[in-house]
Amino acid sequence: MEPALVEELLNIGRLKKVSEGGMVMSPDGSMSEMPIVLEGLLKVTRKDPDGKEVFLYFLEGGETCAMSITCCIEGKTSSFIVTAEKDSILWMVPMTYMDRWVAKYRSFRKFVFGAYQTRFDELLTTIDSVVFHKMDERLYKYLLDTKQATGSFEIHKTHEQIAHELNTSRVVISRLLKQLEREEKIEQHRNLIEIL
Amino acid sequence: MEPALVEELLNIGRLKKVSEGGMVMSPDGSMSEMPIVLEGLLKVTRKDPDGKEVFLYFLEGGETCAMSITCCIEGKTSSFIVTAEKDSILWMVPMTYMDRWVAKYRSFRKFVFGAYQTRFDELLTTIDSVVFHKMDERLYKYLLDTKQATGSFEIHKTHEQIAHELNTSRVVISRLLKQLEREEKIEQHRNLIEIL
DNA sequence: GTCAGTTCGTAACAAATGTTACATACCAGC
DNA sequence: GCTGGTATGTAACATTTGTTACGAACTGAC
Repeated sequence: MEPALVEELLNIGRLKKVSEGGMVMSPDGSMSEMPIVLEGLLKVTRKDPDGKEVFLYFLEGGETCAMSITCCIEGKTSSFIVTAEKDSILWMVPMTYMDRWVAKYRSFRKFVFGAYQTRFDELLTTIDSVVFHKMDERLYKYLLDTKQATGSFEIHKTHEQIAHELNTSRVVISRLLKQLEREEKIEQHRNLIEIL
Repeated sequence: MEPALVEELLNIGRLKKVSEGGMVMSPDGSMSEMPIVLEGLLKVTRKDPDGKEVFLYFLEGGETCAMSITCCIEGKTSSFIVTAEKDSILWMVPMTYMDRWVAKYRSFRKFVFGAYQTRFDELLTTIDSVVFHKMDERLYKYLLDTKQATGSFEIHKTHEQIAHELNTSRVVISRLLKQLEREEKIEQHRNLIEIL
């Protein structure tokens, strides 16, 4: 990035810490800042009017939430939720500078368009997963994604939580996890799934 | 739009006509131009390695394909297809000017970010449709979307074609269309569905 | 230790969707 | 008219997913 851009970013943004489980962006509250992930892990989820949810993707260090950009620009409140999957440190940049910086800095354009590209791809992958694959494959992909994002082979979640993120029921997840265990792709313990 | 931008657009772009059913963007061929729809209707579809498809959304007059932008910038070939749903007239703009114009023209930034916003919303709506709703509702939404985009109450498609766009089988669509007919939401004729 | 709350396993059943098979209707060309 | 190809209707069945119900195993507070 251009040194001038870095300086502006540092001068104008502010640090924000979110602890695990904390809300970064709620469905109704319109954001006026764009979050850049410095450390930790955020989770982006789609929410339905009657409380149902689907996991969309993770935001890792160095990434930003493309949706919050468009969301802020338009002033609309799209129905999705960003929460902290791990304790995270964010750099919050007021949206009012967006247009200015996009015009001024080539590297900022690259950053923003890159974010869009990545998010588009993730959404398309999500659609693939939901439309073309059955629940067992969707579940396994979810486990692998989580492993990838957290960098750990251990996933500390209950069947109920996973069911919620995939918009299905606990019983279904238990059934399929048992199957994955029989196929020796995972091992199960209480509140913990281990990827093999 | 700024007059200077309009002039550049007119000088640098070229006209392209596509007739109904024609391919605008194929999954492998990497695009070097960004298509702006002047007249007609384009259809954007996601394609799976083994030939399965899902309808994503339509592009109407004045709109552009956000995905082709990011796709070109990165030089990647995302797997989606753009075809002409009706005879269409496009204005093709070389991607090499993108960065320059985004930096230079405020209204171009608005245009591009607006395109992203709209497409993001459409993809999210698609995800909602697929994850939260059953096939009957998905089908009805598809019919209404098509009516909206074409501006006509008559949809000239076979059950087979619709099944393909929703990634299901002809028999399922026939079943559900019959149901919609009983509910007096549509009327059916050969190769033609009429929305009531 | 007991107890309440949570998590997980499993069975039995219901509903939605996918598959196969075949009959019927329609249309275009001859 | 007849004929072959296409589009639709419908039944019977398989598979996948969702639901309800209940028991067993674990956990933490007391």
